[in-house]
Amino acid sequence: MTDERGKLRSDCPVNFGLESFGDKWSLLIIRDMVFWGKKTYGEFLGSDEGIATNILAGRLASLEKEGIISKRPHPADRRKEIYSLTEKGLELIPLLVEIVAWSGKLVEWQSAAGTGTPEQIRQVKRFATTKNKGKIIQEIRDSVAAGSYFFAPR
Amino acid sequence: MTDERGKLRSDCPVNFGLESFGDKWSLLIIRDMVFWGKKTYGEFLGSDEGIATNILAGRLASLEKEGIISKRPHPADRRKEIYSLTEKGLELIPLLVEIVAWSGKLVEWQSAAGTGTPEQIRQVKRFATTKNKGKIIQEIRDSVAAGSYFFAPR
DNA sequence: ACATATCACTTGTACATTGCAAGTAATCTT
DNA sequence: AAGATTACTTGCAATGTACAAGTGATATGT
Repeated sequence: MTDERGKLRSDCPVNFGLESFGDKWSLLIIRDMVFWGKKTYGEFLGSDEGIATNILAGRLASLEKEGIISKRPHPADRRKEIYSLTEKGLELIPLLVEIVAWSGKLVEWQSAAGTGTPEQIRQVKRFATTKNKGKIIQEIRDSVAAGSYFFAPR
Repeated sequence: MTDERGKLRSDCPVNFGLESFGDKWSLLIIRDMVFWGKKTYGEFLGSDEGIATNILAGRLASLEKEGIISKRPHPADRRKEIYSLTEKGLELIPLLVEIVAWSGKLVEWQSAAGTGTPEQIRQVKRFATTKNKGKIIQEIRDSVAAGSYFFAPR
């Protein structure tokens, strides 16, 4: 999966993207970094979807190999690594916004979305209805650069 | 995979989207419908990536169950089914455009993209550099509505 | 009309990936 | 120094994917 460079199934740009991040977990890890400001292995493990430890380690390694994320040692705790998005990874933000917007338009999602905070639900609806996604994307980029949680009350 | 409604891993809209179309093949089938005007099982089978017959049948069934595509009998040949995108499926076009744009920006893709026609490569670069994706999305929608091939020389 | 080809699948079986439980080495805390 | 925490790895069972070969319905060619 998300295999070694050099043996692509095809050179279609859609396929190229899917081979980079189109598995069950990669975009959820990126989501955690983008919207929740998560940065360490332990934080990723805590997500609602419950990723297994070996799968998480594998995905982090492959995202790093593809240049979507990078890691560096934690300055204060040498057991930890700090993962962050490269520019290539930050450029996936528009994609995440489109996925959120797509889901946000559907009644199927709306009826399942009981547990979000009001601010989260408000933002999802905003993503789904805005004319100008550029503004949203910039806000998210700023929030990531600040290392903070996107849904923080302003 | 792309499992039965009701047992979502979480109610996050990113996860919701990924559970609907986030497997290895669904978006490639949708790509074939959107950019290449493909409509039948046999046409999907012919794609460069080489999907297996049982996997294709399974994905078509699950996309249909999720309301992303629908099928109707071919009017002239009763062996065939005609698959088409529902409105919910058409709303995935912006997502495809973002994937193409992401890949199109990368030198890794550019160096692998030998086999495309000049028109295809021109469009990928356009997706990657445009300020106004809305215009592109509308053009694609029109091309799908016309049942035609998006990269046709104008 | 009959034989052959085509189409949209299904079935069987090998192979690969995923997921769970448990373990490990390094570092931190007390 | 002892125990806790962190980021992983390992082994194995369950699940999913891929290939090859079929099947039944419809179409085509003679």
